[in-house]
Amino acid sequence: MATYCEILFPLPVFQTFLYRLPDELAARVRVGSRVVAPLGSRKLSGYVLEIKELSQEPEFRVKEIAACPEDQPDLPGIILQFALELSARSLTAPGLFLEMAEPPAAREKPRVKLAITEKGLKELLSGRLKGRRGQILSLLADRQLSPVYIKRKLKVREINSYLRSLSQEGLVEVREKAGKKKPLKITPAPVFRQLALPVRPEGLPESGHRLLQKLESGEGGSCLLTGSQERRLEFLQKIIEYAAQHHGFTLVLVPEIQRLEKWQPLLQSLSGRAVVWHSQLTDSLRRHNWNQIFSGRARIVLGTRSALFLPFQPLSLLVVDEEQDDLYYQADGPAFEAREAARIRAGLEKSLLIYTSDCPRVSQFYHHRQAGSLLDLGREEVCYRVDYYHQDLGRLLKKELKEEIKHRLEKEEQLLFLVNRKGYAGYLFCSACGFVARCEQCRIAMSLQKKNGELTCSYCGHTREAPADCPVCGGKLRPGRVRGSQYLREQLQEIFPGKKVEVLEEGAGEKDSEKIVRRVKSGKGQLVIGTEYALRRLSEGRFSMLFLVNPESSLNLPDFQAGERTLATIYKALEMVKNEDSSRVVAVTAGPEPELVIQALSRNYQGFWEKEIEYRRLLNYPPFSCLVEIGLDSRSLRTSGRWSRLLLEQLRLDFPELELIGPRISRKKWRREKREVRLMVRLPSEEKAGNLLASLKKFRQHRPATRLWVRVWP
DNA sequence: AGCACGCCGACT
DNA sequence: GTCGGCGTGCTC
Repeated sequence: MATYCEILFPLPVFQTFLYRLPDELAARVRVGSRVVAPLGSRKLSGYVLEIKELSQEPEFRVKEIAACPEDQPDLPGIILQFALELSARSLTAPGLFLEMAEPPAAREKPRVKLAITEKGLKELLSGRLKGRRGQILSLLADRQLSPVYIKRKLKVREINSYLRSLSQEGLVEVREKAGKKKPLKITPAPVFRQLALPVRPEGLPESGHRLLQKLESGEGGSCLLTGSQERRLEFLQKIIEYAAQHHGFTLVLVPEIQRLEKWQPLLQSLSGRAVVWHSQLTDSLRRHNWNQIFSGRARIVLGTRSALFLPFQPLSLLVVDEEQDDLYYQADGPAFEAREAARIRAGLEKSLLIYTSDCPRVSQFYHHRQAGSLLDLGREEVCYRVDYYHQDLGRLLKKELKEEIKHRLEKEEQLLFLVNRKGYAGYLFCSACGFVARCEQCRIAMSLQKKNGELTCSYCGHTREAPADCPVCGGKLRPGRVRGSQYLREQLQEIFPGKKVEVLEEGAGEKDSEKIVRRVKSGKGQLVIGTEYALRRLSEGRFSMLFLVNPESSLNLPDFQAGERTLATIYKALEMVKNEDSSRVVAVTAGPEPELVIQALSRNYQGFWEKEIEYRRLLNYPPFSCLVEIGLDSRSLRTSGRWSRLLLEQLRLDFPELELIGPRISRKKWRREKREVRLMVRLPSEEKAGNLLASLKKFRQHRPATRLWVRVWP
């Protein structure tokens, strides 16, 4: 009989590794402990998943755990379970999730610098070294460099093998610049005691009291909170302050760092007891906040999706704010859906889970309505006026609205023009036969760039030269009436000379964008053109006039979520408007405005939802079916193509009723790797998605080199 | 992931 | 010959 441990390493592999636990470590090592163990030729730290006795040695050679550094508390069992469950749902290796749960100190890697030795210098001067090894040495001739710099400079994939051989021969020296590694203060887990009878907050509606009862019962459960932003914030603040009195931890998730701004009042009113957590924290603040949380001094954490992995316990309240925001899906790095992860973590700890949004996803609304867990706080009437125009944008600005805009500019007011096209015109068409230039892949109209006469697909990013004549009838091609940011800028500059027109859109570079944002904040930028990207960067309630330029055009995207996405964009744009009588919203559409645009502008979510749910029922989209997107990528397109065919074969065998939709085109333009194949699959229900995941896991067993990911739309 | 190993084309 | 690039498979 000997004691063994199953270890999970932070690697993109799905297996655990078995090690013998030496007697001298037996007293210290527990499930969740961080241990160091030999793996191949390396020594890696991993986490203990299981400790067990085995009466006989396994068939493979088992190594021994090397050490158990006492530099961090054990990961709680719930975090281990969380990582495993999330891995099963996302097909991301569980160890990568555990890595996200590590305390700051474990993640700060020592900085390594390389220096040339005397011997290396001699060797370099002798001129005997050629190729990569010579290049590396001559780079190091006059200064010390980091391995990453050399790797980028020389564009090699695997730098370590060269460095190892060079350092073995004594030609270079590896100097570890040990950071000032202050060990983390490890404090015992906080105890939550009820000191006095909890005081219920005042002015809470009946539904709020029911939520508090749920919180007190400790049985968990979830709900969807809708209504205006102000009302939701006020409501949540009361619930959170109440929870902080005597319950465990509260975690409030926001979709992006920028969105923490509106929670500042809560942070201030709970000063010291609430901290923020996201990827942009400085090392020292990260350490400070971690210590605050783990000593129990701070019990409220406001953060982005990475905060879900903080290993504090018990989590009694979990809020997912702005649940409609797609940034909750993490596509790069370990891929996972944070809204689903929130459900998993809340389920494991029986915490109360509150999703909140002004314009929730259609499926989410449906599920909570069915479950009776919908909580609508309503909204105040808005003061501003909304008008619709159907004429040409240029004409509109030059004639009808010129005087009004001029007047507003004189009063130093700020105006925002929201466009959803970056180029000059939204499309190129033939006035004779009605032909429209479309993207071959996505089948949607491509927008025209005036500068270089190129057509760009705003959906997949594909670019090609614009044809001069109509390929169907040979007639002249003309720019269409859906206008882009280039066109608008030209017009505004012409009509209001001497006024600077700011354009805030993706792809301008972070420095320039930052400058524009600052100018707008200072009140200097008065005429602002922006795409959806601008809505994430600008702060709310600044503008006295908002132009929605062709908000209807995104409805044509080949995407079942086009409706709810368009609605969410308009809702967000409306938050930019100053809520005053003199404010005005202008919607400019190419034809008569679609019903959805009217519903969005009057914030008639109910009306939108009823229409949309009918449409989804008819076309059998979620929530009436479950869509699963499967991505496959590897280093070459040929291999991912071959594997995708193999995968499809297996899926057809396992699921005869399976319906293939697509292939779907990648919407993410920043997703550089083109060697990815995507499949979209329809299943009758979410339960079936579980079986599909099992089948995908089976597939991955014999193809571990491919990156496989899934995204489920219930 | 990182590392070893083996295959293959290019170049002293 | 042998150097370096790249694909493949393994790590208890």
